[in-house]
Amino acid sequence: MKSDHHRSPMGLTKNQTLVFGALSHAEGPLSAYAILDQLRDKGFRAPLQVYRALDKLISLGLIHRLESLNSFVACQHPECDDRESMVFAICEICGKVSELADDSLENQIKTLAKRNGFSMKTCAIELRGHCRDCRPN
Amino acid sequence: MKSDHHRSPMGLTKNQTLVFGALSHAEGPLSAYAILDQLRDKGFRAPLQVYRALDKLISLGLIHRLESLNSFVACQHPECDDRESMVFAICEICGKVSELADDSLENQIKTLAKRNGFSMKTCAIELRGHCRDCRPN
DNA sequence: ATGGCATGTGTTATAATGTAACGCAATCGA
DNA sequence: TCGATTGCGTTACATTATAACACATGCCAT
Ligand SMILES: [Zn+2]
Ligand SMILES: [Zn+2]
Ligand SMILES: [Zn+2]
Ligand SMILES: [Zn+2]
Repeated sequence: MKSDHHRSPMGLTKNQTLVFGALSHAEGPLSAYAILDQLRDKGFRAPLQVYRALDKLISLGLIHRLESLNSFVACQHPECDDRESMVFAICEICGKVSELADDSLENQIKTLAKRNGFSMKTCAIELRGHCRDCRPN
Repeated sequence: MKSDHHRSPMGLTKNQTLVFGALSHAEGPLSAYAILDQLRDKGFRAPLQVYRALDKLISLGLIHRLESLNSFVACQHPECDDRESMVFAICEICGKVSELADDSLENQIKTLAKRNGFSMKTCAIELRGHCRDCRPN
């Protein structure tokens, strides 16, 4: 019995585990091609190997895509698979990203959408500014 | 006196006027290359001619960039040059985009950021879902 | 006026990001 | 056991964005 398409502890396949590991240990967001380069010595050869793993990890809520950076981060919360609204604060100085959460904000946005006849499924919020460590003062 | 680098009514140059016109008359968002193709018979030859005009128009608040679509829309409000938070509702069926506005939402996000030690400069919010015309029912 | 600076332009080439399409293998459920 | 689903590996390609260089115009301070 060959163990379920080679799945490791969390139910991830080998490629998914490697990509998730790269993002989990990274200081900041990584582009797909940065991940590819990191994993070349693990046998990765083509962008699709990365993108397919990324798609799966996103659908599981284990990682998120930063639309304004074309890059990816590991989720910083225990459970994001049920959440509809993500909030990311991107520091324009050091590049670090923090994932914020606020349920009332999520509701307010959904209500704003509804008032405008729009039925919201998901929502991506990306802030730019300065993090605590990079304050001008 | 050669008229200020060939500027038209709004203070835009020829290229900026052409790009703004293409976005203003479009049904939905356009990619930079879609704009380039539309303007080939006006003398456009290279992506940089588009991207440079786009950069300027964005800095003037006349157009916005949709991060999750890698494309651009004309602003649907009279004045967006002072606004810090944009909200776009993107219909996943018909592709139409509406630009929403809510000052209290903007304040709430800024406050959420501040609570987390983040000093927010700008904010991009992009919703996915179904517009009024594309409701399943 | 003139020399420096900022802005806009045109061009070529290249970088960075993302997919299509094919074949194959393993698993799962009926 | 058969068909549907998911994952993998590969090649080639499509899309999005910039670097670098040369030139022109308008502005402004000396
Ligand atoms: Zn998360
Ligand atoms: Zn920082
Ligand atoms: Zn606007
Ligand atoms: Zn629609």
